[in-house]
Amino acid sequence: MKKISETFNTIKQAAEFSGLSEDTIRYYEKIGLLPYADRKANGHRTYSQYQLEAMIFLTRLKATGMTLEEMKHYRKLSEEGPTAIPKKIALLKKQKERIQNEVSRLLDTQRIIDYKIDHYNDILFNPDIDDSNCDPIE
Amino acid sequence: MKKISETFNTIKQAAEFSGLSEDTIRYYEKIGLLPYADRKANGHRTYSQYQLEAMIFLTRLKATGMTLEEMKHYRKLSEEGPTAIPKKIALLKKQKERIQNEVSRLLDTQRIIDYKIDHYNDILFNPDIDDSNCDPIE
DNA sequence: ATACATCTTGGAGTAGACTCCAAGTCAATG
DNA sequence: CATTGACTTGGAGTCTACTCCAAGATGTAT
Repeated sequence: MKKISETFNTIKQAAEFSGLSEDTIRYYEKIGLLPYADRKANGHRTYSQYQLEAMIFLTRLKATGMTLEEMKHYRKLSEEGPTAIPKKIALLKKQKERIQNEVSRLLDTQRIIDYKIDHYNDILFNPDIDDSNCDPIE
Repeated sequence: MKKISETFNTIKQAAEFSGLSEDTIRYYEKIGLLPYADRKANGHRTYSQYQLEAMIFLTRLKATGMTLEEMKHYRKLSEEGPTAIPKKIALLKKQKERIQNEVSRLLDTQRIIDYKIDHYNDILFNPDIDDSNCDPIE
């Protein structure tokens, strides 16, 4: 039932695939955010498809505002095996909530921007309006 | 037609209202992101309601991922007066688009998290599943 | 008058997340 | 066999956005 990918990639390919830079990948390994990568005979890193997906997942978590420390914590739980699954679920739910808040805030801001755009358009097409003191960022 | 607020606030109150720290407010003034604040006779800064709103607007722009430099640029346009309004509209639209992308990405990530939560729940309530190699963040 | 709080200034220090570099290894190509 | 290119390492440097500090001025309460 195991599915282990047989294609192995260089750090360059990993960078291309994940969107991380080679330096960043090495850096993540250095700080323990990515596991120590297997090396070829000559010492070069190799990555399986499976590890590439882990990188993608990391970039996604990061995109939600998770810090590297938090991601490390998550990874640590993964190492604990199945007993840590409830903790991981809790963490994921917390993160989901954070994203929800973030989205709300963004939509909120978008509304404010819309309001401002409208407002500026009013000024442009209706030069009578004098509100030189109404725009809270002059 | 002008509406100028008559209540003036200390930096402490400005911090409370805006959510920025006092240090951050001074810092923003120092780098030219906030205009040089009026001082009382003793040199202490004062802020009108109107300036407080400007701070709130800044925090909102910041929350959308704008850098301080970009916000400075926006403020500079405001100083140019009405002729810069089209530029400001363009900037706001660009930022709105960025927010839209950000929201899409977040919702995307939320879906991935949901998928993962489901997946872990499956494992918890269905211990037969062996996927020790299927979770791309071991 | 003395203590305390609240502010001022310039400048130094910090945290997080990279990003770059020098010196070296190894494999393939001309 | 010399060069080129892709990689390795440890460590230093950079950027952003704060955050903290020391020394000093002023205002208010006891």
